[in-house]
Amino acid sequence: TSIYRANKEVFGESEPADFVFRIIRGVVRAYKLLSDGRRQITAFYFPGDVFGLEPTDHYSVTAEAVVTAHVMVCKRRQMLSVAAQNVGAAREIWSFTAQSLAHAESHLLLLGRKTALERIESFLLEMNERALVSGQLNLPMTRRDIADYLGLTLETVSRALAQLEEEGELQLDGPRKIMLRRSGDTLSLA
Amino acid sequence: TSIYRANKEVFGESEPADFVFRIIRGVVRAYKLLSDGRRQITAFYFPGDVFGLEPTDHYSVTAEAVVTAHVMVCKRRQMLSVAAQNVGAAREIWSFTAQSLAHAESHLLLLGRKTALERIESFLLEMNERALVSGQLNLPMTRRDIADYLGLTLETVSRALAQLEEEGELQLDGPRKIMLRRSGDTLSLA
DNA sequence: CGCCGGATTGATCAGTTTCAAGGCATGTGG
DNA sequence: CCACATGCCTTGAAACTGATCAATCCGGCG
Repeated sequence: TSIYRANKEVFGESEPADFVFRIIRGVVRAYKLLSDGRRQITAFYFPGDVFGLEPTDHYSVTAEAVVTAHVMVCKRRQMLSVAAQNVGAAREIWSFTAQSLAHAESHLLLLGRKTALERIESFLLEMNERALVSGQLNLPMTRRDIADYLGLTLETVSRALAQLEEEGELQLDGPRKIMLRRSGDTLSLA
Repeated sequence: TSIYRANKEVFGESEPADFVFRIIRGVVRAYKLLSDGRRQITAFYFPGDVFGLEPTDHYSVTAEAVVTAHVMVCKRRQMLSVAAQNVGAAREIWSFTAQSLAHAESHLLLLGRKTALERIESFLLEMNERALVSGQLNLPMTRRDIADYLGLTLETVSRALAQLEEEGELQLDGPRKIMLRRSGDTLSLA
């Protein structure tokens, strides 16, 4: 296990995929870039999550710590040899990739078809499952990270949160702490 | 192997995932819906492509034929039992899922960060690899399908194609046949 | 204290959507 | 054989959502 401070790169897109990672503590983001710097975050990883798992020889995204992250590191070759002998392990590896795929597919729907407000609502519900600390949503990432995850600008994110607060859907306690009011009611998933 | 006529459903989202499919001829689309009917197509499948491969018990998307499609069908349980005994097969199954994931990640970047014109360009390059018939791009899907794949409206798709034609990037020969002029030049990937 | 990154808020701008009309091909029934 | 309906596509004009540009605020820290 190794430690990455905030904004330190864990691995870069198209680097040789020699290791697989599992989060112990902290949060990691994975993203892709366009040549002019536009960024799309494909996922945030929380404690327990596995990332960097590739059947090909190169990573398909860049991974960076959002906040100080403790990460379990495993040699890819070692993991593959275990999988070659253990059917259950092989199946588990496949499942991790399939979970990532399922998440990506839902996110395609969000990016392709939801409005700014709907994106924020979906995001809050997702984070509510993962970053809940003593009944309060504790966001580890900046507005820019949220924006790059949701395909918006940081201003739009800020405004949407302000609007939801005004409507009484949530309460902001500083920019990083949020209390949701009626999770799953008006904040509809679909 | 079985045959599906245009617009016939192969399987529905959240149905039990009892079968795995491989395209022999024709084209299939996979998509997700919002409750109000907004649709996001996650992928088009062409001859040789595998779809409906899930480690969970239910499909995560709906699949429909775009045009008459000949499809090889395989019982999921049978495939799993082969994979349980054959390491190579298990690895191949994992690879299919990982390929879908890689495609989805690229598409997240497209939906989250590219302009309408860039989306169309990326789409044409993608189709140029897959639907090329005698040096000419042969689109099997409607403008609405393209729009729902790219997170746009069909009008925007139509206008973007018209603009690219005006700029001499391509030549339309009816709405479904396209000749690209300088693939990979101005039509930049990144 | 003053700086700096992050966040909020306001005003304007622009790309895309929406609404609407018309064209073109195909197919069907009189 | 032609009239007409239908589905798909194109094109135009107006409306709107979210982006851009800009100013200010806030909290932590050197």
